[in-house]
Amino acid sequence: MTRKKVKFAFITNDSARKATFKKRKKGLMKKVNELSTLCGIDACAIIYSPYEAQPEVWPSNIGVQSVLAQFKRMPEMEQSKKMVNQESFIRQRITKANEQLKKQIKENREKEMIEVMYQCLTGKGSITNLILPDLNDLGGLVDRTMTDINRRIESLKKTVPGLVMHGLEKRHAVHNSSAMDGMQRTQWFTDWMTNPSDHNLGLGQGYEMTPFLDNGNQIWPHPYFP
Amino acid sequence: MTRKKVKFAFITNDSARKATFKKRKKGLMKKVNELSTLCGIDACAIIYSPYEAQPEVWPSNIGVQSVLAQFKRMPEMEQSKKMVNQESFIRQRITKANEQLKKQIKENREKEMIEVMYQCLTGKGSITNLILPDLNDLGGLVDRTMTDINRRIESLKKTVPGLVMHGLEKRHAVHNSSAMDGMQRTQWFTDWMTNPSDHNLGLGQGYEMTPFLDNGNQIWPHPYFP
DNA sequence: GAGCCTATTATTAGATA
DNA sequence: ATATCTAATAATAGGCT
Repeated sequence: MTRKKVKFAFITNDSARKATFKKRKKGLMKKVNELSTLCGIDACAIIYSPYEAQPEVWPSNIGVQSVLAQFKRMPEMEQSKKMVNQESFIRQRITKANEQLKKQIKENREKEMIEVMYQCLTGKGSITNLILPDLNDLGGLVDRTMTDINRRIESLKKTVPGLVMHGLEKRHAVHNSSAMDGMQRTQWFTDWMTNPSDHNLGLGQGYEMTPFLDNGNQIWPHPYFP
Repeated sequence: MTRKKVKFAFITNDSARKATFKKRKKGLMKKVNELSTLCGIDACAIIYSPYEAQPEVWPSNIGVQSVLAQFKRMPEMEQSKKMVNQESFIRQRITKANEQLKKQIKENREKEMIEVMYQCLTGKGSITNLILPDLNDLGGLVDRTMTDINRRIESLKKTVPGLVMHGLEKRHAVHNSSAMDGMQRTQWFTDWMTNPSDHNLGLGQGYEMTPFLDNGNQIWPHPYFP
């Protein structure tokens, strides 16, 4: 059984789309019901589909009417203040995804450098093979490691006053983690790290706002796109 | 860490309620967005809360207005045809739950009887300790087991023509699984099995429609109950 | 197509920072 | 309050009947 994650795009297969619609509509209704009851708030959902002539609403005709009346009563400006539209919604999600990507890259980089450090320490690798950005990041890692070690040494000295440490005197970091080091880092990496969205993930290219089919084809205009 | 399943009732703790509201509102919006995109249908959600002066809507002011216009345009009768209200929604869920309960009881009963059967076969128990309904169900189980065994014997005879089976001739069931047996079963069990809702799970007692707090207290009228 | 199953993925309650 | 983490619950895609 191969159950791949569904692509977030209009489902092209008719029967699959209908099946998904029924399942998800049911799930959605349940969610609205739960939100309303658990948190004691007013909410309604209205769904139009080609499968039913009538719209399907929750929690009830009257409930919806009352919520709608409240909504219509507000001035236009007020109405749109808290509005979440398709674009800002997706934009938010992309921003979030980018932040997570950035974090992940940072973590991966750290792990990579730790690997390199151990390879050097065990004689399986040499820094002579490294390019500048790698040396930079490795330097930062070594600094932090050394700081940790020094902290540990001081802590041990205090905790065990009579402790004698041969060859474990406080070391000095080979690099300084000052602002200058940051400026020396090669441009490409810092660029990418600080602004990955400028490269190829931003909204600017009109990619994310374009509706796609799950078979990868792009359609325009999307039949149901608002 | 003990994470119990949340009771489906108004959350009394203010901060917990607000936290849940924010999380679930976000989740709900995502669901609406997904339903709309995946299935290519029009849907909107409107949420009023004490935390925001403005209602929060999806997918957008205009999107909602257009869906509302469609909805308002229909005659009252048409509007309510596909309406899902609080009562019918919960009623449906209870029916479903009862069906699953019934199935579960049946399964448990089967397992229990299997246990009894093995205890008897291994000499750790005796049918002399059993009451009538147990004997009835055990009889049914033995019948089915014997049928299975006979089927297996026939199958083996066909597959391995020369096979000699000592003491494995086809047996006869000690009970018959005819309609008469069913009628002999004691009344309480069949009653419970066929109509559990008549006993204590139906809507009739006004239990399910009454709003409760998650601390178990009943409140009336519920401040936000429609 | 409607329902059931279940491997997977998604959501989220509660804890913590 | 806000964010993050994770164990646990819930939703559901794809198969099957």
